[in-house]
Amino acid sequence: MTFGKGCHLHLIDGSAFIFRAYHALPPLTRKSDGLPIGAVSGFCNMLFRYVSDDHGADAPTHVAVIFDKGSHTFRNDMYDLYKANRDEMPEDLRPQIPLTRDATRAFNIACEEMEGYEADDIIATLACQARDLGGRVTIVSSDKDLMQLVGDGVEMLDAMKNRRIDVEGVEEKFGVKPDRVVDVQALAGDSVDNVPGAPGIGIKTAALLINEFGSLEELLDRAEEIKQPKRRETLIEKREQIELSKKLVQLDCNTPLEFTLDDLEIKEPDPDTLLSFLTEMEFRTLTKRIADTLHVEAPVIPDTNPAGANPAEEAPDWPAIDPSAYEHVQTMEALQVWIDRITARGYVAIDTETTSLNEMQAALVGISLAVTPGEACYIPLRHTEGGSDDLFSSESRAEGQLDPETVLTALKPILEDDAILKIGQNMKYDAKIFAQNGVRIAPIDDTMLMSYALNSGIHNHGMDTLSERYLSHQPIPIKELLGTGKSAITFDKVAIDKAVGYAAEDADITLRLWHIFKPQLHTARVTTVYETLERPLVPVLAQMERHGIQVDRDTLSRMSGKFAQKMAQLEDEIHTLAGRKFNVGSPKQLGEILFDEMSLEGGKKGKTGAYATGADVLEDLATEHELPARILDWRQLSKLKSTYTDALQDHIDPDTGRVHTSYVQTGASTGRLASTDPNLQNIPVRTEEGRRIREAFVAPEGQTLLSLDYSQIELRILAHIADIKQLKQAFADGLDIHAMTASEMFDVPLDEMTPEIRRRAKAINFGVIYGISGFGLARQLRIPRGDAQDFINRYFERFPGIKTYMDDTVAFAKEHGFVQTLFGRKIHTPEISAKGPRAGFARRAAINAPIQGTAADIIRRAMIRMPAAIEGLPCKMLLQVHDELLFEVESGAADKVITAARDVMEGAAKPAVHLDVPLVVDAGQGANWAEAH
DNA sequence: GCTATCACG
DNA sequence: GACGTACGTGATAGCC
Repeated sequence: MTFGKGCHLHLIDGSAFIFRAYHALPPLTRKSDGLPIGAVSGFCNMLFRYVSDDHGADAPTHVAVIFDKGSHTFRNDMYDLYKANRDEMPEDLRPQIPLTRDATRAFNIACEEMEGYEADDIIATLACQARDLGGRVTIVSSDKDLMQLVGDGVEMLDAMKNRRIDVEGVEEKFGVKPDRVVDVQALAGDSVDNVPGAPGIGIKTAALLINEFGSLEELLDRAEEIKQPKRRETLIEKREQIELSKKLVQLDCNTPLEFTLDDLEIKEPDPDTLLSFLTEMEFRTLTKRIADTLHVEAPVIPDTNPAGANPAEEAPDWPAIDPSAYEHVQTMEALQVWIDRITARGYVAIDTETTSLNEMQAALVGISLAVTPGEACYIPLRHTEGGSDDLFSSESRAEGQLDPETVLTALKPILEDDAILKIGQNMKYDAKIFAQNGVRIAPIDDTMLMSYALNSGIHNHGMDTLSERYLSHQPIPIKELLGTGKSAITFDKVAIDKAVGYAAEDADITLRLWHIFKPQLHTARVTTVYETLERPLVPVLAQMERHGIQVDRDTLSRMSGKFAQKMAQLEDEIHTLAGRKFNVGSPKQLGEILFDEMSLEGGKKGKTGAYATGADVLEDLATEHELPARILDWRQLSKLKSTYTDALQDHIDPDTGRVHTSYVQTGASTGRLASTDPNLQNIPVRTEEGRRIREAFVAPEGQTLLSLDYSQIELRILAHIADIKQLKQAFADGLDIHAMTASEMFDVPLDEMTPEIRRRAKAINFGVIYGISGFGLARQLRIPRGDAQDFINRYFERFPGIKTYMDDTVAFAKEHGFVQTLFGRKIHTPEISAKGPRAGFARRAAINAPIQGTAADIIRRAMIRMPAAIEGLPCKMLLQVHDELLFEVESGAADKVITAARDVMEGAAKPAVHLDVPLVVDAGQGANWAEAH
């Protein structure tokens, strides 16, 4: 087939694949001889995924992987500093480079490189040729240097985000059409490639200039016309450097290639060649997977090092995951066989299927079990059939099911047996379902929590993520069974034969993950974190969620009514002020009114091209005009109504009359909990109007709500970790910490302290916890940036331990790839050595994580100990809000509970950690949350 | 499904 | 006048 119209060439940027694979994976080595092969393994996985992906209308007819060769190219002859600031290639990556070529050839994909040219030039040449012949081109890369090629049938594909980049995408990035991208790059330069560009000009400014003058050449010729003196001088003086920069970024479409497009036609891989390469690399999982895909038998890879288990090694030698191999249990005899196997084994992976994600509403539909990888079963209990779409047709119980009560009675002894470990993924869910069926499941292990203890900050911990990452297997998507949107069905309507494969697969996957994670907990030294901070929290949270909190619907409904009235009034005022009607809730329309129609100052467009109309912007405008102030009022009411007084009513459970939130234990990388459906950790409190929403959270008749919260816990932890003498003393003396800071910084005696000075010190105290910057503090305090920087400098002078802590923490993160809390929780910081603005984010997150995380660990310890501490008292723990615990108690016992709970909370760090500062807990009580807080 | 906005600690 | 910037979350509305 000759390349031409109708053909579609895919060009894969090989180096990008390699580096992504290298950084995404732990340093795997080949078992037999220790050869580093992590990057090759990742590369093969990515390549395999890419070729087996259904690209739909963008499917390739021709494909090639393009690599860089050598480090000296014709660009170095023009400019010897080109790419001079690149880091050396990591030691363990270098030997893997030739193997990635072998891998590409093993997949029977064309693999091209050329001495003296960069991969980008080969890509450019091929793209030009293909385009000139009327074909389409997809460049698989997100490298901005390649964006100049886009257009005329050439597009890019960011394989990571699975996003295609077309002409518009390029314009978004560079502010100009692709054919002017090199002009912009020539001006802006590139610190990564060490392209000098024009000093002081970045992409934004460059795009502005190029769009004004049409081209770089025109701009340089007419540089005298530029108004800004500095910019004008730069362009005149640095002309040569800019022209050189353009040559450096301009890709060469005339690379002398020794092959033609026709050589790149897609070919099927030869199973023998491919499998022998994979076998040689000892990729057990991938070999099996690819053998399956090619419908040939997988070669056996000898286990050459059975004793010295390599924890980072790939999945062990298990049978492939095969949903059709699982057992459908439909007799008591068959169930008994499973019960016997479980009892003999001492552990079982378990998963429940239900009618709803909301555990309070969910009915148990079936149970799956696994004891050995590859062997799992599903016990359907409440599947229905018939029914269809007709409202009146009757649904009946499906065939092939055991009686739910009988099965639960048979399984209960196992589920509650202290000697049998129950393994699940997100066991809190299953524990709640079983609790509803009168079963108290224990003891447990939870693969989601293991993953969280091991890898917080690296990836999320859902089953799909874990399965793909650690088993290279994509589980059956639930939507294949249930459908999506309005037509989605519940699990009880799924045909049993389909349900078996899906449900048992989950148990199988969970069991495999458990086998992988269990030894890793020890080698990563997070067993204690998992066993003392994660696992024991599961039953505590399950209890709190099941109990819920009473919310008064009438109170909310009355508030909604009032808010609606006020909003209508405000809307009229706003329309009058604006001179026309518009949707007040649309930031886009509002921006146009404020900045285009009314021509107010300070309109700034964001990356989407819309004006920013956030509260900070509107507050600044409010001094000039009344409209922004009314908008702010309206927004506040709208938020309160839609998110709280309206939505909360929908969350009141019809059976219990209470609101049952769900805590996500693995939601926040720092160890904090997250609360969803509804989020009860962001109920308003800062404004008077908002705070009244808390009046709807009430105690039942004869009971009282108690709120206990840690006072300044993060600052106390900072004082301890950074070892700040003055702060520790102030906490020991029970002083006003912000006033103390202010006094120390601004040399004002405590008795002469003004609220303004104290306010500034408070902002700095919080800023420090967040990894302060002059810019951030300036914005917070609305003071000039220089002044803010002066404050910070003075703070560091007075409390030198803070600076040391920050520097040490960042250095630790750079060395180890994670930071730690006082209790050993690891928070990984994969971006810490990134380039550009991301580095700043990662740096601040690394500084904040040990502080926020230690506070999170402390309140978790308190929560875990709380049930025993309040046992026998007529009281329930209801909610956690990061540094606050909310209880419901029979009114007479309130003081007793406060004493008991406060003891637990104030002593929660001990005995594992002895803090140099006291932990202090404030308590309040009342008929509702507003009063208690 | 993404973005802007805003609620909390 | 290079860039973008305080940390961690979740829910809602508008808009494509």
